[in-house]
Amino acid sequence: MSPRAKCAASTRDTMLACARRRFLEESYENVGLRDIARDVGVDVALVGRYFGSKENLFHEVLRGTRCDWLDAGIGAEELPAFLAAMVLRKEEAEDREDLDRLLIILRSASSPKASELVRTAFREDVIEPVARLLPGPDAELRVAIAFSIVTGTSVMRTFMGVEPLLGCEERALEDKLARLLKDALIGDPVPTSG
Amino acid sequence: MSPRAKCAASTRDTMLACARRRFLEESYENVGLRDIARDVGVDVALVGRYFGSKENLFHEVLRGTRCDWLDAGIGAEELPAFLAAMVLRKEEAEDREDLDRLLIILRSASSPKASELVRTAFREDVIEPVARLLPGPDAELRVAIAFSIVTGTSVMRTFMGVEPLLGCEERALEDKLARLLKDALIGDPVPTSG
DNA sequence: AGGCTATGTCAACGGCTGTAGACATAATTA
DNA sequence: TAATTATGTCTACAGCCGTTGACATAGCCT
Repeated sequence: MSPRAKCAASTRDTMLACARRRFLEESYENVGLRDIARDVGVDVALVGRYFGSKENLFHEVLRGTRCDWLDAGIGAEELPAFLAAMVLRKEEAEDREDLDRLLIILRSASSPKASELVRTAFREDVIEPVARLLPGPDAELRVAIAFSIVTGTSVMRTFMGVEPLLGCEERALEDKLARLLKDALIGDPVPTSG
Repeated sequence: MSPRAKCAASTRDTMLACARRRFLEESYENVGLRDIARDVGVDVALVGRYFGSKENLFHEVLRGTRCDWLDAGIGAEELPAFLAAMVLRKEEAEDREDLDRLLIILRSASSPKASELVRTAFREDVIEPVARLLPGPDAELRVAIAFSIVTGTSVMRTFMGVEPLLGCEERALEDKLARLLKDALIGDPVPTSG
């Protein structure tokens, strides 16, 4: 409790924060432990010692902040607009954490060492909690389709920098996304238009 | 013209094919030149010699097969159903090439060395040709939104292995995707529901 | 003060990567 | 047959990576 000149828990938290920022901008392989250590101002060996392995550090980053879909008290009705706003979040948005975790997951989706972790994180932290907000037996399928839209738009904007999605009128894009998400989440699962 | 016992152009093509298959399943960094060389049954130095650098090999893989959106004679009306079918392609589909190129692009979207290449490839090979099939001034924006759906669904299915998207009734998913894509491509850009 | 523990640094290892140059062999050509 | 070119192999080099063990220093406790 009495704070040492340098508190281990504090630097460990700093490591987690810096690692989080790195994993948000680069994929698992492209983030080096030396990069994180340099951000913290510390030797590489220390991060290795505190977290055992890079894989475990990534695991703790993923599990660090829990999702608060349910804490926010979102209902099925508000979900489309909420997700659309999350995708187009301005900086300093209060739901930054949720999109950040999704982006971290997506960044390392193709990393063999991390693929197992990101898959379960996505399922347990995103699909299942959100599906619990929806009625119906195929809630998970509809949520998966909705998050395909969220994921795709985020990838296009953040990773690929597709210009028409970045430079367009944000309000129009947000409305369009909300409409698509509403159709994905609430619309009939099978059109049967014939 | 007279074929040597071992034709250089032939092995070069084999290298391209093997590289293509590798880049389809792993990201840029996770594909080693030695992996490709082993697939071909050849030494690493040879692929280095034929293609100069790994980055150039990746470039040639991306530019290898041109997209044939226009050759297929797809019209704006058929585009939603066509894209939905492409996402859910069965093996041996004839439009395998187009989805493959998209998946290669997405695999390496977060690879610093390849990000520049994949961005321009996505813009020039996907967004722009498809946008040319659509009327209206904001065609590129609508195409970008539509390909957010295509991209997201492909990432969910191929990279993340999200189960409800893989094990569900394919016909229902295809119809739902087609409906979403139609709304994204042809629906009003701005709802203005008030 | 003296011992002890927490906190962190330093040096190095083995492994893998892309790349480059020297070398070997087979096929063509003069 | 002799020379030359095409095709491919072998060796090796820096560089980065995650990981490990030995060492240093500062703070706490008795």
